[in-house]
Amino acid sequence: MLHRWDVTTAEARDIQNRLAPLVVKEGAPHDVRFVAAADISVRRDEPLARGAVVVLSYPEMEVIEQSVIEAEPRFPYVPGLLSFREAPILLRAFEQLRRRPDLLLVDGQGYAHPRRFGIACHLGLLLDLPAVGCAKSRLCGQHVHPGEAAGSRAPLLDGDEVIGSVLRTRDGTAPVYVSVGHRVGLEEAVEWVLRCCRGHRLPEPSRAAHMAAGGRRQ
DNA sequence: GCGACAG
DNA sequence: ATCTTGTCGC
Repeated sequence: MLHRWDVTTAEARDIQNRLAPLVVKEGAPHDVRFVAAADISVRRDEPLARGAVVVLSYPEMEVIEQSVIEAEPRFPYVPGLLSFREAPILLRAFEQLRRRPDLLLVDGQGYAHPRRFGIACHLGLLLDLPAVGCAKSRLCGQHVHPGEAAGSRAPLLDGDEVIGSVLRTRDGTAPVYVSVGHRVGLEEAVEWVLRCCRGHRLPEPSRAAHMAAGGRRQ
């Protein structure tokens, strides 16, 4: 392990600043046969959260394997520090996985983060897997509205820097926020999200992980 | 000081 | 994230 998880919010930010330079912001996963997604659900009045990692075949997009685990969150939800709440649980779910995926989709930001180290970067780096961040809403950055047609996109900007892509994955629905996680370039990340969306707003692996974690429909 | 703020 | 009913549209 590169660092501890029982840290203060100040220590968590230090860790993010230290690890951010290690993220590989380019690359194209090749010979992709298995795409995984990870998600967590915490229900009100329940002490345990449920984390799930689901592996789907590509391009069939059929569930091949899933790992579900229950654990008590040890860190509060703090914007910008999501991985310190969710990653320890998701990493345990990954340990139970038989098959190592070729690509990981994460429900949250990657590079599109105040310190350029969202949960997709964190998981991708610790697991040394190609990873993509695909969030349902914005954490930071500015953008114009992407075109209305599926496939339309607008750059997510922090000043002059492009930190992600605001991507319309389906006509008539809100766009998703795609950013680099690890070892996958932004354009490739957008392409993989589109390839995994089968008529829904979110990629199939993300939907499967959300369901496996016990989350409600979108 | 004020507003914003992944899940 | 979660809580919650009905409702609109393919």
